[in-house]
Amino acid sequence: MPKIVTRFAPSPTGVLHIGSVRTALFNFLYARQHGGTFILRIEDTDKERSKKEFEDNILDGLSWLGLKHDEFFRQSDRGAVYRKYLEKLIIDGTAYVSKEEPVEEGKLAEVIRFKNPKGIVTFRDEVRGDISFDTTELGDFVIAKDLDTPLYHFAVVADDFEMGVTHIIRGDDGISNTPRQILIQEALGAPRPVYTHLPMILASDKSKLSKRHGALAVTEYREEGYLPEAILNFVALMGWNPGNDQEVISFDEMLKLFSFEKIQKSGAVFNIDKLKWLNKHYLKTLPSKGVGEEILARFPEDLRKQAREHSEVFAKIIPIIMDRISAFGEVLELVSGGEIAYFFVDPTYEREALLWKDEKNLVRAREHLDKVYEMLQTIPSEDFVAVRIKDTLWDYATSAGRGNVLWPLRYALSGRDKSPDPFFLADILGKETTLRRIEHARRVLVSP
RNA sequence: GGCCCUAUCGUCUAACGGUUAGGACGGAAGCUUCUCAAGCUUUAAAUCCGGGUUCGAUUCCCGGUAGGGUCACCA
Repeated sequence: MPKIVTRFAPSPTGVLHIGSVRTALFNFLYARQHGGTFILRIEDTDKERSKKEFEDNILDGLSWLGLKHDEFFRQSDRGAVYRKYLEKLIIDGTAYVSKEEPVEEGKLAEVIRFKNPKGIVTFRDEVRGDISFDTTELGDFVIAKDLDTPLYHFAVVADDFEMGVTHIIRGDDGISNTPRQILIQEALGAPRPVYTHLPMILASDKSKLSKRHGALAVTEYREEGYLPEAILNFVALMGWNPGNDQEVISFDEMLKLFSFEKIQKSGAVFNIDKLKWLNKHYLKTLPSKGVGEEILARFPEDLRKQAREHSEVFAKIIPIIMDRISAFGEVLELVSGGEIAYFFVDPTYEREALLWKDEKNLVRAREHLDKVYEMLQTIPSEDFVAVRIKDTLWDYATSAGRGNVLWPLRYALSGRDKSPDPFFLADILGKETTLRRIEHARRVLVSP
């Protein structure tokens, strides 16, 4: 049995996006699964459009995701190979130097064309079955500008042959390209690899995913605080399924379960909500110590300083932050909305905000706060924890009306319509701060 | 336009001739200490249309329709 060789062959004319990630993943998975080789090949034969920064972005993204290649090639380094095969085709008579009438600016007077045998080409695609094309209409297509500047189709075929690629897994926009590549292959005497064309990943309007339509570089997802596990899990589920209802799939499980048979035929719309959901899931599996630094890194400067000063408070609020975000990038939004600042700085608010729903009675609200204050005072500082606080206040709150008691208390502590529950807040704030804030709210209620 | 590919809830998908058409995201409702988040429970929601084949079609065949891909001296 020949060794399995797959390749991911991006052109460095754009960043590594979600669609390419999935292609890379499937190539990687298939190679690993069969003890084969996964090749990364940079297809930069177009010198005009290829950019080093894009190549760097692709390499960066792939390594972040853990899709490590076994071999690396860059087409611009392989001129000799293409020249060798080009010369062979010309000698064989399956390609020829063609004199051209340059009708357009920039067109050459001489190019190398493939001598098209013009017949029906049928190939098997692992997801779609047999596909046939009449190659007549392709004509004698150009395969190189000259011996030293091969074009895409030729370079691909020459490389796949040289590198012993056994399986070509790529996007289904490659389907129409396959017949002409097979023609070149046959002229070269190269074996035909197994073709697997993946359905496209689409934008929400079902158009091809593009920068316009929210296609981000994976490196941007990294910046937004998404986890590699989530990205990989997510892209794997677009156009593939494990054969059961499982949605959360670890890398190891993917390695076990991946197969061409379970690849979908039709395009898949990119669904950011599902990505967020998956990411949130993986976020929860993170060990808590590393998480704190990630969060801190997303804090604005002043808040970061406060958090460092009150490190024990910060440690306690990590879980409430984690419950409220689906990616670390949302931390900034959360805290700049004021969600966190009140843990460190006493809040300010309007008097009316302290009143629960249709409660109009300032005096009664103040009485509730007085009572709460009184009861909390009886708890020793060292026992000032959520369960104890709740036990202390619960019966009173229940008899007086929970909303009437708990809302003003919670508001006094947070200064916000939305926040974690008051027992938890009091616990984190500590006895001293809690009492001070209640006292402050009391004064707000009675002041003119 | 030619050629090629595709078609199940809004979205990702399961059901490889016989299911009350299943799951997930999102939505709605409810529960869980007042609000929020998280969690849990419940719920609405789909086989593109028309012909065949068959005792029986989401599934097989044909035709429409719709969407996508591709037709470079780009990749």
